Amino acid sequence: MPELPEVETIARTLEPLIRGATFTGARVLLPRSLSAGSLPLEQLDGHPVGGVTRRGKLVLIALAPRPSRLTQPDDTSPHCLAVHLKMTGRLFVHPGNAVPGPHTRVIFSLRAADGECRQLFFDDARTFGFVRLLSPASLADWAFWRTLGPEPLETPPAELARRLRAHNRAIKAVLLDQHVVAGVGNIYADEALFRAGLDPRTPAGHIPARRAQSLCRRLCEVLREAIAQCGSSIRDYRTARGDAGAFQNSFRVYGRAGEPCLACATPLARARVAGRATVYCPRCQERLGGAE
DNA sequence: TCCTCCCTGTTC
DNA sequence: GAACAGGGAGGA
Repeated sequence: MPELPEVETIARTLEPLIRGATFTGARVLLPRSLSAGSLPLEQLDGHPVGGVTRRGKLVLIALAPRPSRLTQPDDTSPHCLAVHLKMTGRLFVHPGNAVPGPHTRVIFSLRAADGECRQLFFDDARTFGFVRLLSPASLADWAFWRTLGPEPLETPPAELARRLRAHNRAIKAVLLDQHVVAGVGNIYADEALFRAGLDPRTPAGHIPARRAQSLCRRLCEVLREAIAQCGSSIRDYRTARGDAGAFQNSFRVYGRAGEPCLACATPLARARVAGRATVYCPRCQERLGGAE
């Protein structure tokens, strides 16, 4: 369940392992793991890795131009490789002779700057994730990309709050909506709402502007703390180095239904909001507006 | 605006 | 052997 802090950690740990290496091939072991809108992966060949970044929950492997081509890259040339890990996706760098595991879906071959051959494995047990090779043109055509909301850590709280309050759905549903704000998933939505003292079912439009801004600050606070701890490892998530994150030890509500609230000792309640398991403190988290 | 589906490993 | 985990697409 990589969310923003986990994907950020994966990008940061993956980059030094593959930056400067050149793609020499790709093998798709499970066809549905390659997005339907992807350029053919053969077009990767010869492109060096320029860097690894993140946008929302997407890992973006930037491609540098092929060094020895006379033709200039244009709008339809491969530009970046996007990877959505969804629930159980992982990216690991292995030696050139490593054999795929039972959940390996796509294998990228790379030649490192030192001449060594490496393989980048995209593993994904539940096969929800995907890889997608994009040109500047196909990136601009990708509806998901075009409509992705702003990065919470790079957006002023007042602007984020304005976006949240423009909807009347439950605030948790709005936080999870990637069109409103990018990168927030079930864990950090619950944690931010607890810190802000807001009931997850509160209609977003009923939250006063100041409280909505406070929520956005709490959200950024919990995201930064989680990044500092290399994310949260619940089940499958690992950094690109194979290490677990540590922020799962700092959860105040997520996964703690029935346990005492850390602030008031009231047993934490469980609900289903926006189709997602939701944990909250019925005493500390205030429900504003709307019917009971 | 909400629900269902996709998918499979893990837990009860 | 059923329930559960959940991001995003698509449909009611």
